[in-house]
Amino acid sequence: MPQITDDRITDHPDVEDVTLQGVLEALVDPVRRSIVRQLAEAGRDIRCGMFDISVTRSTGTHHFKVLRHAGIIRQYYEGTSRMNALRRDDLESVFPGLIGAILAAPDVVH
Amino acid sequence: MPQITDDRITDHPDVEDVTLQGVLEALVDPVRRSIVRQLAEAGRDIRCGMFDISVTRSTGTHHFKVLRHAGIIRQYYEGTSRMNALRRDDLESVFPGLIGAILAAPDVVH
DNA sequence: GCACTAGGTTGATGACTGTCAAACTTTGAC
DNA sequence: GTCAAAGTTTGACAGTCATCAACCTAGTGC
Repeated sequence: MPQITDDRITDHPDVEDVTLQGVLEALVDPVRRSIVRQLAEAGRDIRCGMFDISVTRSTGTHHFKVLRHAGIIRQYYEGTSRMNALRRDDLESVFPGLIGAILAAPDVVH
Repeated sequence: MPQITDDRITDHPDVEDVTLQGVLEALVDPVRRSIVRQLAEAGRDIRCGMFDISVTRSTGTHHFKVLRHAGIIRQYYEGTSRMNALRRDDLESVFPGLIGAILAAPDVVH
C-alpha cells in the first residue's frame, strides 16, 4: 500500500498569494506550458515521470518547482512518485478565463 | 498639418504570424503590461511620450518594439510623434479571451 | 539489510534580456 | 536655414534563467 502524503511538500502558495506576474513567468516557458496542457487534457493527476517533456530529470524538477511556486500546480507524494494536480479552480477564482484562454490558444511546442 | 504615415514602420506581423509564445514573452514584462493596460483603459491611441512608464526613452523604445513584434500594438507616425494602437481585434481573433482575461486580472505594478 | 525506483539538489555554464548613456534622425515651426 | 521636439540606434553591462551532469535522498519490495 503506497503511502500518500502532502506534508512533504510545503511550499504551495495560498490562493491570495498567486500573482499574475508569477503565473505569466511560469507560462512563458514552452516546456512548462506543455506540462500544464498535458495535465488539462488528461483531466487527472499525473506523476512527474509520465510527462512527455524533452529535458532531463533535473531540468524537469526545476520546471515543476516553478509551476508549483506560481500556484499553477499542486504536488503530493504517492509512494516514491510525485503527483501533479492542476489548481484550476484556484486559478479560475483569481484570474477568471485566463487558463482557459491559454489552453484554448493555438500553441506550437518546440 | 501633421503628416500621418504608416509606411515608415514596416515590421508589424500579420495576424496569422502572431504566436502565443511571442504574446506571452511580451506580456511577462510589467512595464510592457502597463503599456497595454494604459492603452486599453484609454480606449484611444497614445503617443510614446505620453505613457506613464518609469524607464528611459531608449528602454521605452525597446519595449514598444517588443510589443509591436509580438503583434500586440500597431504603430504609426503622426508628425514627430509615434502613435500606439492596441491590436485588440486581431488578438481576439487569434486568442479569444486572452487579452480580456489579462486586463481583468488583478495586477500590481510598482 | 539490500537493491531498485523515482525524483531532488547542487553547482556550473551559456544565452537571453532589461536597463542606461551617448550619439543620430526625422519632422515641424520660426 | 536653423533650432527644438520626439524617438531611435548603438554598444555595454548586470542580472536572470533554462539547461545539464553528477551526486544525494526517500520509499518499495525482496
